Amino acid sequence: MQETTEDDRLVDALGHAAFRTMGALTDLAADAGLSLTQLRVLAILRDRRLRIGDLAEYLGLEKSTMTGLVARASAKGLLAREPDPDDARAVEVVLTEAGHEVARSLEAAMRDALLPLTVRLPAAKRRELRVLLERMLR
Amino acid sequence: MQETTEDDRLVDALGHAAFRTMGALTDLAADAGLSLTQLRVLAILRDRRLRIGDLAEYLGLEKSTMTGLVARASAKGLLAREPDPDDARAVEVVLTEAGHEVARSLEAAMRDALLPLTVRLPAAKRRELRVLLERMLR
DNA sequence: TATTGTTATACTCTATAACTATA
DNA sequence: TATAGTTATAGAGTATAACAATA
Repeated sequence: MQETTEDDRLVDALGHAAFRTMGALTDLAADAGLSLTQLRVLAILRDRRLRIGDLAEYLGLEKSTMTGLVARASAKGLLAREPDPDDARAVEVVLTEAGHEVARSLEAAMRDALLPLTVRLPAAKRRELRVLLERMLR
Repeated sequence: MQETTEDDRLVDALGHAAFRTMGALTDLAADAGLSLTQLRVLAILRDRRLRIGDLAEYLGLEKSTMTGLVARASAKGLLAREPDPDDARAVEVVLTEAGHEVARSLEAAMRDALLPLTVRLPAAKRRELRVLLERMLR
């Protein structure tokens, strides 16, 4: 019989926080008619243009998966495929103006969805949490 | 033009931590031939038996989705469907012995996968993080 | 030859709607 | 009538393998 260690509790808390956060993000994306992955794609492309392969690597997905994701988001008018002038094999993906608008509203929706998860923490504790998470992620 | 507020940074950190955590959990589940949802099902059933509908509600899924998830996990021998003696319409889902074994090894794998995410924090800070997360989740 | 991306295929996850059996 | 669960159907996300075009 094992006792519950500090590490177990940390892992448990990390997992639960992640599921709760992802749940909120999934709902918010669904409200916009998007999947969590499409949400990530829009967020990533807000400040850069990436090739299909780089996008796939960034998300930890196969290139063939990326082809489909980009096709569906393109069909919705959220992003566009542009030829890479330096490499005729490559395709660069960029947000359209509509994509930027959706990304902006999604950012606001994320705030509205995630901030309530922290209501049990007073402002000072929220700040401590933010500092710890940033340090962990750095 | 907006400035980045404390709230924005907190939301950003929460989101990034969640994606990184879920990424690790997804990989770990995939190594065991399972999806993230199947991982959750096993974790939930470790200490209880639930009806299809209750499982679905717990996970935020439709009952029809649950039917398929349970069918596939049953086919793998990880869980079993049992008739509810008090209600002939209902089905209770329980882990098999094999399911318990997989759940145990998954718990260990979660520790091994998530703890490294916190390496940038010294022990005292990890503890602070755990306390803050538990309070947030309570 | 190696790389970039697509296509074909198959499976899982998910929801909606219609249905069966039981309460 | 209402509830528990299943089935049928459809679409998205995902991977693997084979492929075409370009480097």
